[in-house]
Amino acid sequence: MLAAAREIVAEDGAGALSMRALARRLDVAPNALYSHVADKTDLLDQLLDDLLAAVETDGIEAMMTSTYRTLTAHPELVPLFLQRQGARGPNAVRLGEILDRLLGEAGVADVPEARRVLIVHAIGFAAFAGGSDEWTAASFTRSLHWLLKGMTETRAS
Amino acid sequence: MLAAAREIVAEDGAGALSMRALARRLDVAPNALYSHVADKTDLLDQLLDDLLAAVETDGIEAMMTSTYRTLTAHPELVPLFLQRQGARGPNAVRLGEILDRLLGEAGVADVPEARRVLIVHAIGFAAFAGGSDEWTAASFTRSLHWLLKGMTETRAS
DNA sequence: AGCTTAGCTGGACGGCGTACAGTTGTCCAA
DNA sequence: TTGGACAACTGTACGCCGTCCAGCTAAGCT
Repeated sequence: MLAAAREIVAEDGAGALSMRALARRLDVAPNALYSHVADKTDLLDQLLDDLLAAVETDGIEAMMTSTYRTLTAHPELVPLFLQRQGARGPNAVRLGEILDRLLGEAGVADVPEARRVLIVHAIGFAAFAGGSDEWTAASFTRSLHWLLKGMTETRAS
Repeated sequence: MLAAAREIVAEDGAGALSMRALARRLDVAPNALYSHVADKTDLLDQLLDDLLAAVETDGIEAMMTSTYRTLTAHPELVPLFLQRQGARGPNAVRLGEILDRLLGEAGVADVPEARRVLIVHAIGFAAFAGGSDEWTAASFTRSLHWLLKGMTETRAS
């Protein structure tokens, strides 16, 4: 079911992912989906959290870059991310915890703030990347460095 | 008409802004709206660009902070902003030009990149602010400083 | 007086998410 | 072996949505 949903999104964009379209692809009545999913929101949540399973976690910069790349690899899903203000599933939680630990080890002063800044930055950039523009990756990396530098420099203050 | 649309958004959220709801409030048949607006998208564009008229333009930091505040003052509209990847109307264009000039005067190396970074930052933060959380404003200001510092420091490279 | 045009109406089309009630098939406990 | 629980599904329906078409009316210009 998630696989079919991903196919729809990949082929026709996130806007084409409706319960009815999904049911059509599965050769099933639309309401049959509600035996497997509470809501459309529920479906989207599963879809989004699933994506995050692939994010690498070896270091802060690697983690954020990997998040950014993962999101831009599935541009059609990014609007959903924004709509739901980031994912909330188990993978998202796990990544959050890892990031917190890494930030703490780096001596960042305000860890929750730093986490939120980095997440906003990654998702925001992924959202504006849209197409396959080259400039975005470079801008993302450069501004990520600015942020990281800033948040580690103020560790003493 | 824009006023009525704003009322709906203010009272019941952006999700409640439908052509039909708008028509209902104006005591008019739904299709009558299409004499004044090409699309729902068109309506949203006008709505968004309108918001930007109030943004202050005296300095980069003031500009971005004002943008952030303007957006968070109308949290229900921010999702629309994200959906449409920023506004595209005359006000948005004007602000873009002003920001470019300010960035150039500040000696920033890559002006278009800096502009995009700042816009992503402001809209992204506004999107995640959501409610009236206190932390967000502080985080926004702090990370804005990090970005500004980074982009002006590399003006020589 | 006639023509154009702006602004509207009634009605319709195809789509959406989802609720309710009922059917089927599978599997386990008695 | 039978009975009942339960998961998965269907048919049908409700109330929304954006938008198109054709037609009406009133105001204004020539």
